Amino acid sequence: MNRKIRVLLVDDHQIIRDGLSNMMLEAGDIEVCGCAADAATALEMAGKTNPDVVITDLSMPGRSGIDLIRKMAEKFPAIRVLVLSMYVSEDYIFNALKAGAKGYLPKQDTTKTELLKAVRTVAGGDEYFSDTAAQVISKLYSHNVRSAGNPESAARKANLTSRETEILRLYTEGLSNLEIADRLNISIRTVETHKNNIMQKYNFKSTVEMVKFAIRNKLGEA
Amino acid sequence: MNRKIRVLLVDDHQIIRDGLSNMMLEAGDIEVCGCAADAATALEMAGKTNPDVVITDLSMPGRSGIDLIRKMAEKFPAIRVLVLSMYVSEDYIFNALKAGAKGYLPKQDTTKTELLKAVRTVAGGDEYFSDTAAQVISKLYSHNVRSAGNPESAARKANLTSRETEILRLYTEGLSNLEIADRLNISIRTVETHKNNIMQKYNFKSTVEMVKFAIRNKLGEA
DNA sequence: TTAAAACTAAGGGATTTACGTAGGAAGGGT
DNA sequence: ACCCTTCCTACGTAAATCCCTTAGTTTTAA
Repeated sequence: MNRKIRVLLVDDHQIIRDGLSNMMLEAGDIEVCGCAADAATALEMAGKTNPDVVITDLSMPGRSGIDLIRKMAEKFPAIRVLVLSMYVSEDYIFNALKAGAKGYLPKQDTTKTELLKAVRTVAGGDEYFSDTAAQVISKLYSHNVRSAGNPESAARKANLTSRETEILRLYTEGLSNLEIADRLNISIRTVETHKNNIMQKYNFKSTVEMVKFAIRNKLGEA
Repeated sequence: MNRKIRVLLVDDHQIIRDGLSNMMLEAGDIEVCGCAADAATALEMAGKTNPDVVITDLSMPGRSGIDLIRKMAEKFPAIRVLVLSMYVSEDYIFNALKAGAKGYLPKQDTTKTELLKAVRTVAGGDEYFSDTAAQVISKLYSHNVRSAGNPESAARKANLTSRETEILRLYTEGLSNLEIADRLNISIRTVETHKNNIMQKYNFKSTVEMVKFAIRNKLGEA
């Protein structure tokens, strides 16, 4: 009944893309909306194909996968990035997390079942980490390495100006453009402009998407 | 900086309304948008004055306070009801909770400080219960008395038809009227009408409010 | 001090929503 | 059979928002 989960696959090996693609198709509730072999293509595809989840490797030609995650989180905050990597070192996991990844799976020991479960989990808005990744993360937590603020919210809030943030919050209260304008004693045109800028910065496709983002990032009331 | 919390006071004793009103005014961040001495007036005022929180007694002339809570939750799900009652029996607390109350304070031993804290808490979307009320509630929980479904969601979902629920879910996905119409192969006019009906049933004042409601009630994604 | 970023505002047509009204089908009850 | 209610469907007009562009003013950072 529900809409299928749209997945964008990013990996520089064709055979892996095909293998993953196949798995997704078999799952039934998942749909592969695109594949990319490098970060630039991935970002382009993300804008065009509107995926729910991006599954990406970290080692790719050109810019690093971490960079891709960061850009993805900035430009398309509604998309959840799931890392499927051969690396299991603290460094990679930590950086992926900091860049905004919503899940981390090592290629070494991730089963098809687990991958599908992870896709569904992150698509549902939660995070998913393999046992090994989770261990690393908890170690990082206990060492307070992430103390300098939540990586995700930092990455996601960074681009908004204070005025934009304020206006976004008013949208989450359910106010109309005119009501916001009156509240702030500015022209409705200005409000529209600010909103437009917010929508563009994050590639939101609708007001609802924008509001959901704000709520997730605690900018407004739940 | 933030907008004041709007409170509607419901109690059949003038002196109590005045006393409470005074307390709210002193608080600075709270605003009394209206008072009512009975359930009917309270409901009318709720529709007109758009409060964030309703503070109500349970014993009132005419219909019971429990009934008021239920109606309030149905017609204005965005409004949080805080019960301030002389009763501390299981029965009253349980029924108030089942009807959709977001907080419960006994008149006997609630201080001004605690009342203000409770108002701010429920206004912020959380629940607030006095220690005595909380004890009763936990007892009820442990006895599994509330096992027959979450009272709030039951009360709040009841009025929507299946078609309306379906459409509401699509709104939470960020789809426009036209997109929903295409998805369901019906006219955009029909979608608009359904949405209108949803908005009227719950007295939503904006699409955003509707979507937030749906998310809170797990009708759509977070 | 100069360039960049942020805030403000507007034009103006295209698109989307809001809102009151209304017909037809299905189901229940008498 | 008949009425009554609920639900799903749909339209017309008025209002609001979207979208893309341009641009003046202020604030901030280099």
